Amino acid sequence: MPELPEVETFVRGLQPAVGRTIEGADVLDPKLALRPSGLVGRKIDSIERRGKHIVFALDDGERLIVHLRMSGRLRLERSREEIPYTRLALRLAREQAIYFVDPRRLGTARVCRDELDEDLGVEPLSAEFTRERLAALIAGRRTPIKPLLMNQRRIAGLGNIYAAEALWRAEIDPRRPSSELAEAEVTALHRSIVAVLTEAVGSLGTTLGSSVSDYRPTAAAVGEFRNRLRVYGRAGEACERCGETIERTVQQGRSTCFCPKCQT
DNA sequence: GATAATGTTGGTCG
DNA sequence: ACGACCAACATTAT
Repeated sequence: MPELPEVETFVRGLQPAVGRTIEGADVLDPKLALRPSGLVGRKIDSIERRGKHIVFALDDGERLIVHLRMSGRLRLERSREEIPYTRLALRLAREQAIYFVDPRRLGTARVCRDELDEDLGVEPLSAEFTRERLAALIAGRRTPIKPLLMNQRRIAGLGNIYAAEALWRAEIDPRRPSSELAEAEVTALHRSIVAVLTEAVGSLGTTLGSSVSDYRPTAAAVGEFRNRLRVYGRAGEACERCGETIERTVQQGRSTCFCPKCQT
């Protein structure tokens, strides 16, 4: 469910919990293999995003690292008796709690001391993500460009939605072998990635549905980027740039939507 | 019932 | 080492 903009939105929503102490921890899903004793009594020193990971730095030097995978949500809310599909609740004072809600239960949460997310690639919204950096990641690789963009060891945070949207903006066919992109295309792709992620963060991410398993930045609001999707989920509709019908194909087991006329 | 879903990992086979 | 392809994980929605 969440890619970089959605995770970033969750992290921003959690900031009021920084500096506060975890007074109780309910590990409701044994699959998480978390011990409440490692969490209770700890003060939260910071909550940050790295790629699609959410990192809570605790005051004893440990870190709680959460990954939401497909259907996870992580929000600071008023304590309630029951939120469906809650796998973990971190209770704070003032009747607030951080809820990890995850219907499909594919998400992960672990406590560890090391800072290694070391397999993660460059942050696409950092100053390090330059056009040249992208060119270096692409150089010499014949793998299709869209799966390359989704590889977290190269760029950390792009997923199926925003990879497809960036390629539409850059007018590049997602099936193109990466190393065949021209200089100007790499430049356009770099700009498109930064633009689409920046806009999506500003829109609080993308909410696709209204069921319990759908992303919402807060209990009340929805992510508004859905209105700006140009290809994702639009197979069969007209391309807003050229009018051609958007097509859907499958790459590495994931659906890819693209315009066969203006993405070349 | 079949299919697909915002993600990742681990395996196989070339 | 690289890349392509699958299965698996688990559950909901259409």
